[in-house]
Amino acid sequence: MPQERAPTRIQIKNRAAILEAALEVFSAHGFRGSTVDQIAAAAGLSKPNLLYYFASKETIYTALLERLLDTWLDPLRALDPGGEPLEEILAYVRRKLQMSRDLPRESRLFANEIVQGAPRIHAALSGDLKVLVDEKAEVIRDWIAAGKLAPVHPHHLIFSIWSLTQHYADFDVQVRAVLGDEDPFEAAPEFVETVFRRLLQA
Amino acid sequence: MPQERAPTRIQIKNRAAILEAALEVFSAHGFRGSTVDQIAAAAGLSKPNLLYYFASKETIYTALLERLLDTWLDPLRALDPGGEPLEEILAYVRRKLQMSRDLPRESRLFANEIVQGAPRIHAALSGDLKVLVDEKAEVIRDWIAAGKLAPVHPHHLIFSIWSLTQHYADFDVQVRAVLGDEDPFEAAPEFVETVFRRLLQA
DNA sequence: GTCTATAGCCTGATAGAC
DNA sequence: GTCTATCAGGCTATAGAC
Repeated sequence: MPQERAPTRIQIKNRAAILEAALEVFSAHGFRGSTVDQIAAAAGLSKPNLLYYFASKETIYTALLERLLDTWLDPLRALDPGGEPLEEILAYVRRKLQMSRDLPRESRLFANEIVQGAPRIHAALSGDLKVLVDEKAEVIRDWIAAGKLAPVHPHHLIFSIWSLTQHYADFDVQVRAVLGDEDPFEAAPEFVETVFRRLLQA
Repeated sequence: MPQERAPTRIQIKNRAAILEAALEVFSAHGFRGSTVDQIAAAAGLSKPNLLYYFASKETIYTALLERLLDTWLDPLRALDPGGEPLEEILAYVRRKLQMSRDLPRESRLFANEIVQGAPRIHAALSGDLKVLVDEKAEVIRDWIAAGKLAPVHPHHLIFSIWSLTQHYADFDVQVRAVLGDEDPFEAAPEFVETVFRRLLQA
């Protein structure tokens, strides 16, 4: 195990390379479908050398999930109770869609995990995630009560934002297979904005 | 291999039990994450006996996918060009949401497959599926041109119906973790109907 | 048709030289 | 810190008795 105190430049570089490789492999094949060999090859290391940095396949996976969860929830955290309601929601939608376009592997990593029952991240869902969502749902409820947004179920509104935007990352192959040559992200921004504008306009 | 000509009662029963067990296991763990032992146990058969009915793990999986794909697309096929536009779309949405509630394993089976790049079903996506979606998108386009629906991108409208409804099956654990005690399907029907009503009302 | 036993491969992890 | 070699366990699939 590398010393905790003073990570050398090469340690920092290798750990980063391993996590990047792990994201690439785990997001494409899920935990069980990925092999340590694949990750080592993608990181440009031998298998034992990779296991010098992370004790096990499981350790890499959970380190990756933890590291990315914060990034993943930042757009929702940024929802400002003091902002203009409809614009705040639409800005959130735009950030989420942008993440589906720019960070599709991260989206698919969580999708894989959750579709299979979230065995390694369930605590975070009913813990931090629930707290954050409940808090923002309350904000939305207040906006509706103040007549700033059309009435909708706040929690389901948030689910709908997740599903609509992440669909473009998680089901990317299907979307592209159906659209043919057309780039999904050509029409998607205007479409999703229209959905939520028409849904919420007071 | 069982004879193709005259499947006995016991053969029919065992093949059905195997496919039911395979749906249970594959939908929960994906192809790679499932073992033949698990499926055999769930079907109440020994592993070699299971492999007497299906030549390999792969064979079971593809048989299952083929068998379910038709069922899965039926709601879209039922979209009637001669019906009342908004009601046709809303009926489709309702059927899809009902399938997420009643057949969540089927939804997760496809979700697992597609998130991982659809390695075993890609041909069907850019083949039959694309043809069907293109055809129905044309119907929607006509409805919009006739002023019966508010203008939206037809393909993305279909994607949004898929994502919103299937989210409740595919991300079930997350939805329930966030909602706590509240049953997702209590508010979901009215919510999704509201989304598409406000989006499409001319 | 169904079983027990096992072949043979793949994979996660470790030993030990350098 | 990094490698080659290898072990131990789990997995798909088959052999062969009943």
